[in-house]
Amino acid sequence: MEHKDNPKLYEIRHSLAHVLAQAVQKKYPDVKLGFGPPVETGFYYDFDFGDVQINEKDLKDFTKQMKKIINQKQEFVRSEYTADNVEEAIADILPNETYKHENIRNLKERGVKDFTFYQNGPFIDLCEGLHVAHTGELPIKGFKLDSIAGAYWLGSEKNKQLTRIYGLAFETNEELRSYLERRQMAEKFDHKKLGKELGIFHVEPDLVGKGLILWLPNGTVIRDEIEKYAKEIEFRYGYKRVHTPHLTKAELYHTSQHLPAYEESMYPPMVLPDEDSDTKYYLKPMNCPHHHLIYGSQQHSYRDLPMRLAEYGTCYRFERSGELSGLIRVRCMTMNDAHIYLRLDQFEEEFKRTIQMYQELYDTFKLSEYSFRLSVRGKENSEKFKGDAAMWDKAEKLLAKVMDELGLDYFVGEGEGAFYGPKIDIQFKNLMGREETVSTIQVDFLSAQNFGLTFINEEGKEEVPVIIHRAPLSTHERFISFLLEYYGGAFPTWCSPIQVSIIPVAEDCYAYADALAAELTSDFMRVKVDKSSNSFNKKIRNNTVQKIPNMLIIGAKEVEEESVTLRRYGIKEQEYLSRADFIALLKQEIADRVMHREPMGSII
RNA sequence: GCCGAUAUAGCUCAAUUUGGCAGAGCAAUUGACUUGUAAUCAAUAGGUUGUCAGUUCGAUUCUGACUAUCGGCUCCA
Repeated sequence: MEHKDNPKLYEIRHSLAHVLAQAVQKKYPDVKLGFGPPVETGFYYDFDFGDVQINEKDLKDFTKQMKKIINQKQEFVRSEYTADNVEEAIADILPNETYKHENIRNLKERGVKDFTFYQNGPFIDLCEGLHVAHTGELPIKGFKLDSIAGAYWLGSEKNKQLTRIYGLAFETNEELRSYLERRQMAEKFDHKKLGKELGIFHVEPDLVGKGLILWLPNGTVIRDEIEKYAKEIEFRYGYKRVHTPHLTKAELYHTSQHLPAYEESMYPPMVLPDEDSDTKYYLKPMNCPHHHLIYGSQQHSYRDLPMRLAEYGTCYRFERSGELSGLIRVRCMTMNDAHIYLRLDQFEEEFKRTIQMYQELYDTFKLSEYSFRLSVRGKENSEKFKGDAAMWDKAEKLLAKVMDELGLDYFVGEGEGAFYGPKIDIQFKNLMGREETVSTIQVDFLSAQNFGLTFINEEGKEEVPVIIHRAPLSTHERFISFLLEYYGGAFPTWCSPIQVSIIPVAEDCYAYADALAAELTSDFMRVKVDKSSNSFNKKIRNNTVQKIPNMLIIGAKEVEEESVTLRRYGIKEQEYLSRADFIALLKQEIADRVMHREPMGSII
């Protein structure tokens, strides 16, 4: 969070971080301080507790102490130093705060000239501010220490891991309570919970493995419908479909430079013993190298470009155990992948077409809350990014230019690029507020070189194509996790596992209901007749809880008049229409992929 | 992988504080009821309390290790 967003709240959160640090110091005087900034929902402070282990019981003690400090109305006093005298000052004021010392050195290296300290009560911290006037201004019922987590110093795994204490903080108790309520609500619509309730997916860690999803019949319907839609739209946009194996020899990934760069994200190889040397096979972590070989298998004229190769390709990545999360991060994923091989002068137009296709897809799914991230090289660990600097400059500028021309707002994500080039990532937030990349478009000047890919230009000479990697619908796994949450499990008719549930009022309506079901089935609609011995009310309830988009009530009247009463999920008004009209209506609705309800979006 | 929390029936949760035969609702099964817009009644079944050790006459409860899940860090679609 930044000061300009909401100065008062920023100061409250920032000051609470200092109060937390003071409370922690009171109980553990030897603790060393890291950073303690305000964030989206409150604040955190990083501590080095040495050998002491902190648990949630400590949070209660810290909270009590924080309240005491607030009641003491300690004044925040600012003192200023320059780059010349700050190190002397801190050696005197905070002799043991080694992380603060390191921070000052880093800031000076970056050219920072002015340094400030803030003191309240016995606590003093290097900090640029700003703060409330005194601790009495802090909302004693507006904050709550939330959780403990490990966090690496300066965000690097190579550094020591500090203990981070997260606090929630708002201006009033009402706002805090409302946030907690929203969080509870979000838990209700968590895709893992809905996935279980609606029979979408299942995981069997002991027998299959963690992060390896078993898709149940209902979930598979959703996957298949999305895939069918993707194939239609890609057909219209001129894509050709390909299929590639899940396994490949190690040599492919030497050519592509995945090895050794990407090796730690890959499953270890299968080794086939051979007389001279062993042959190693890897499960593919990406589809691109295979597609490049397909492009390279034939000679191409400049007239053939852009060439668009698409595959819903299944990939395997050995994500570290702590990184796995429901369907959002898995170890086996099926990607809405395609690679576009084109001439540089075609880039702008093709990029625009691609964005246009993304928007068409998002409109269908009614996804509107996302942001574009231009993901570029990072200054740090530059060894991660392959290829020369000139190439990266060119690619990064090209993406920025096209985004500007399209008038699309974006923010820059340093160090977020792929190893072979920069990309536009499309970021969504899940219900719990966690941001994830869903779609991506990447520019790649490197792979065509690595694979020796060419086309013959107007002058009859070989030229190297540019490659766009794109995945608008992400992976089935991640995309469906977002749909589940955004829709609260209630899918539109076209991709709903069961599209129509027929509820006969009495047994003498069964024949009509069965005939209707048979007719719908012959039109490829997914339909069931609820013949359970439940009461009518219970049937309504069961089918509603299962979030079935269309319920048909069939009683004596409907049988007699060859009609149906349509009750749609989440819509109060029922429709009474003829059987023929209903079938026509629903067929059209499915064909057009109509969505009646607005998705929730992120609620935190 | 690291930090913290959690693990009881298919699901949601009790009991364990002080070690002594593990309990409810929903779901399931069976029977009765055939119902006009969100829970009909009754009966039955369902558990090596995540796994493996240790302490103990006795462990679901105490100790330790492991595994998995959740929230973070790092990594990423």
